[in-house]
Amino acid sequence: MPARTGRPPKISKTDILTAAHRVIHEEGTQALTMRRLAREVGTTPMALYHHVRDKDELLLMLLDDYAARMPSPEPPAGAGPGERVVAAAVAMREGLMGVPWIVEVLRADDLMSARALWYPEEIIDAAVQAGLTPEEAVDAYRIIWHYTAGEITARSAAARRREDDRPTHRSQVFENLDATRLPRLAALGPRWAELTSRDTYDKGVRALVRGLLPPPPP
Amino acid sequence: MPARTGRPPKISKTDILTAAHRVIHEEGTQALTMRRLAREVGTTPMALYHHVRDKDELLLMLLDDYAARMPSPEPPAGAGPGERVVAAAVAMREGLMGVPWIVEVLRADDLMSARALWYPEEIIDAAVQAGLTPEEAVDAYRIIWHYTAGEITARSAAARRREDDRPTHRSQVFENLDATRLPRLAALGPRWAELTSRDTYDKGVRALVRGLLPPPPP
DNA sequence: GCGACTTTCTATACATGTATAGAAAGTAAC
DNA sequence: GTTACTTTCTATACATGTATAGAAAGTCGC
Repeated sequence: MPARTGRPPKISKTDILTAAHRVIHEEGTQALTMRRLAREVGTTPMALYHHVRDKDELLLMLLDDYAARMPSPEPPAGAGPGERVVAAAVAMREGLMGVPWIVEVLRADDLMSARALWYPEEIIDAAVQAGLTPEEAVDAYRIIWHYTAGEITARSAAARRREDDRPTHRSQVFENLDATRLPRLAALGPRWAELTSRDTYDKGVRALVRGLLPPPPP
Repeated sequence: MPARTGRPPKISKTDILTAAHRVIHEEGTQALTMRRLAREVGTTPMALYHHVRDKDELLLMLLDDYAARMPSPEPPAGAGPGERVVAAAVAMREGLMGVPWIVEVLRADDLMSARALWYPEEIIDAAVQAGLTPEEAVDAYRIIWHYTAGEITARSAAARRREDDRPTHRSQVFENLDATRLPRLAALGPRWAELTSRDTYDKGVRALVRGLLPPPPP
């Protein structure tokens, strides 16, 4: 490995990531701006862009670090493939929910970070074990992933909406329901808010597993 | 209705929405900035903020207009409840995919616009018809919605990634796969890109319907 | 040591969403 | 009319991500 040419770097990708972690940990995710980060590592904002393509990629790398610490629990002993898929999906979602800025990243890529590949691996493996072809297993994983990403996004949007208590556009909609054209929704009416605040993630994954995997032998 | 007090408005919400539609139609979604919009209706940017809380709300209202034109196809004649759910979900997704800036809005709310309420109504009604309680039917709708939102987001992220052909972070990940810890993924290897470009939305909805609704009578 | 080349860093600039302060233009009370 | 009040609009300012141009600081061939 010969010495590199060019002006020697003052900062490294690692410096940036370390500082980013520190800022987020101490002051929360909204404090993480490129300018702030630059100050933190003692350089100018644009210097960061030689180590990182853009802020999205930075967040992706941060996610990677977080993912390395995400648990990869053993599947419950003696569980069938279906239960393994459910367990992996639930763990994956739980891990991601702990990352506060996850929503910005979910838009950026449809597969997770390198160090979280344990989850797809486990899901795909269990699906194959259940009798799917590898191709079908990949489909199954992607479907579960889309569901998971959508659920997390919606959940965090709902949380933000609760913070600033804007009259939620939605409540207005539900005031003026035309009971003739939309009888079901009108009947639900005021209960909608309560009903849609329930956590139905598990229910959804289980439904997907039931619908995607062949039924287990009796 | 007495005359209103205060300085009389120069512009109306309708003016704004009309101009916004025109800009998007003629120059695409990235041309729609608050400054541009202000120029278009002949006022200053900040004046818009008296008619619209922020850009997100503006997009939400735009979506509402689009949604009014989204088709609400008759369910296939003689179809069971399951088929009705699938048909509605597919139509909903198709309608939303036609809205180019849909991704910005999907983060903002977890129920769709007022004039697209036909879709949840149809899905919930079919689910009740299939034998679910109203509460379960709402759960089912929300689960389908999360899946749909996640799928659309991922799809549009993938499309953007193809435009600028950045080496996708993902491809790098798949180069350095540890075949011992991640045998399934390693085996898939180069086929991953091809496999994950397939459209599996239908498959997913059908699986959800199978998993959520009671089996139809034979 | 010197010029070419490469990599990293700095300075400056721009577009964007939006906060804030206050001016403008009307109605209502007297 | 004058004053108070309300609504809408204008001017200005700021933080943010990032583009662009070029300066700085090294290595390499000679």
